[in-house]
Amino acid sequence: MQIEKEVLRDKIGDVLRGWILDGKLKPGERIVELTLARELNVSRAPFREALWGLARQGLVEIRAHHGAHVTQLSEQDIREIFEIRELLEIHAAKKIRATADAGAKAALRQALAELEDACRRRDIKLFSAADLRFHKTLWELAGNRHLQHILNDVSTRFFGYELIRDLPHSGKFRFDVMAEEHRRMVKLILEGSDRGIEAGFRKIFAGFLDYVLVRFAETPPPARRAAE
Amino acid sequence: MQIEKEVLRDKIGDVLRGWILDGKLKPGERIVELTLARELNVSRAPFREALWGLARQGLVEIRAHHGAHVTQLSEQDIREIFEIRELLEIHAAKKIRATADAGAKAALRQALAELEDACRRRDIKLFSAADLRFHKTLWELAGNRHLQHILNDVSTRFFGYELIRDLPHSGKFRFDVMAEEHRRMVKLILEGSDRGIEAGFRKIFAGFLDYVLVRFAETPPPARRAAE
DNA sequence: GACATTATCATTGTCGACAATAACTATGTC
DNA sequence: GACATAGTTATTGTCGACAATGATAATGTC
Repeated sequence: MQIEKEVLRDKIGDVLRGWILDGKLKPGERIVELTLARELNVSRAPFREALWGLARQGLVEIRAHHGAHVTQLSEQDIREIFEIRELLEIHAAKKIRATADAGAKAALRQALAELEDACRRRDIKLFSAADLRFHKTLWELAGNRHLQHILNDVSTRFFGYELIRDLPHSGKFRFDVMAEEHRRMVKLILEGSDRGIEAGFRKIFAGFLDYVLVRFAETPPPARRAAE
Repeated sequence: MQIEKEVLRDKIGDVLRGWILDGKLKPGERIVELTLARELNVSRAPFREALWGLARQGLVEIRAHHGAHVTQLSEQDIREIFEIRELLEIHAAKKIRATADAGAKAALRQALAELEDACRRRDIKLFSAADLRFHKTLWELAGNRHLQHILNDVSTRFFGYELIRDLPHSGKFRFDVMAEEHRRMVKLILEGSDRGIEAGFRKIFAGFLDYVLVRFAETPPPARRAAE
C-alpha cells in the first residue's frame, strides 16, 4: 500500500479511515501500531498522530497503555447519537427553510435528483454515495459551519458499522421507500413549515432508527473484546 | 512546573488546558512545541500528543507545518457555537423535565442553591465554579452521554475567551440577574412545559449572547496572527 | 488440580536526533 | 528605494531506540 499526499499523518489517517469505514477494521478491534505502521511502511510517530486525528472524529478510542480500538457502539450509544443527529438535522432543515435562496434550493433538488437516480438503478454503491452527499448538502446549506462539523462527526461514527454500512446489502433494501422519504424531506424544506419539518423528519428518523436497532439486536456482537 | 499523574501526555494536556482557560495562552497565540515542552521538562513527543487531545476539544487548531494555535473565535464562530449550545441545552432541559426523578430534582436544586449562594456573596470565583457545575449537572441529568460530551466540548471553547472569562470582572456584573435567570431555568424544568422551556431558555440565551457580542465588538482583536 | 507468584513477552510511552518545510534575513538588481 | 532572489534560521515532521507498562506464560505451593 503506497501513499502520496500532504503530510504522512494525514495520508495514514485517510487510509485508516477508509479501512474502518469499509470494514477492514471492525468495531472493537484493537489497532496495534507497529503492525499496521509496518504494513504502510511508516514509523509509529505519524501513525500515532493519525490515530489522534481519528479519535477526534470518534472513530477510534485511545486509552493509555491499552492502545487504540475502533469505536464500538452499544445500543445505548446508537440511540443517543441518533437522538442528537435527529435534533441537529431537524434544526438544519428549519434553517434552510427559513433562509434558502435559489442556489440553495437548486443544490437540494440536485442532490435529491442524484439520490432518486441511484434508487431507480437500484445501485447500492451509488445510493450510499448519493445519500451521504444529500445529507452533507443539507448540513452545509444550514450555514453554520460548527453545526456542519458536528453533524459530520456524529454521522461518521455510524458508517463504520457494518450493521449500517451493510444495511442496503440485506437484499430487502427498500429503494423506493428511501427515495420517497428523501423526496418528502426536500418537499418539507422547500414548501413546508417548521412544525411540518419537525413532525416529518421525526417520523422518518424514527423509522430508520427502528430498522437499525432491529438489525443491531439480530447481529451478535463480534466478540466484544472492548470492555477490559 | 512539576507534574505527577497518569501518563505524561495527559498531565501536559491538563496543564495546557489550564493555561488556555486562564488566559496565560491567548486565543490565536501560536504554541511552539520546544519552547513550552522545555518549560515543562518534557520531550516533544508527549507534548505533541497533548496538543492533539486539546485539538479534540477544539481548544487548539493544528495545521501541518504551521504548528498549533490556540483557537481564535470570530464573531461568526461565537454566534454559531452559541446557536448549537442553545439548541442542545434546551433539548437537555426538556429531557430532564420529562424524566427527572426525585434525585435529579434534588441535584438540580442543590446546584442552584450553590449558585445563588455565590451570587449572594458576590464572589466571582465562586460564581464561575458554581455556574459551570450547574450547567454540567444539567447536561448530565439529561441522560445522554454523547450529548453531555458534545455540550461540554462546545462550551469549553468559550471559557478560553477572556471576553467571556473576564465578563464577571467588568465590575458591572449583575449577580442578581444571574441568580434570577438560573432560578427561572430550574423552575421551568421542574414546573414548566416544553414550550415554556423553549421560550424561557431562548430569552435567557439571547440576552447573554447580546452581552457577549457587545463585549466582543468592544474588544480589539489581539493582533490576530491567525489567518495566514 | 486450583491458585498465587514470578518471569517473559508484546505493546505502548517517551526520548533525542535528523530531515523537511516555512518564515525570516540579507543580498543583488533595476 | 522597491522588488525579486538566495541563503539562513526557527520550527515542525519523521525516524529508530529504549523505558515502562500490562498481558501472558511458566513455575511453585497448597
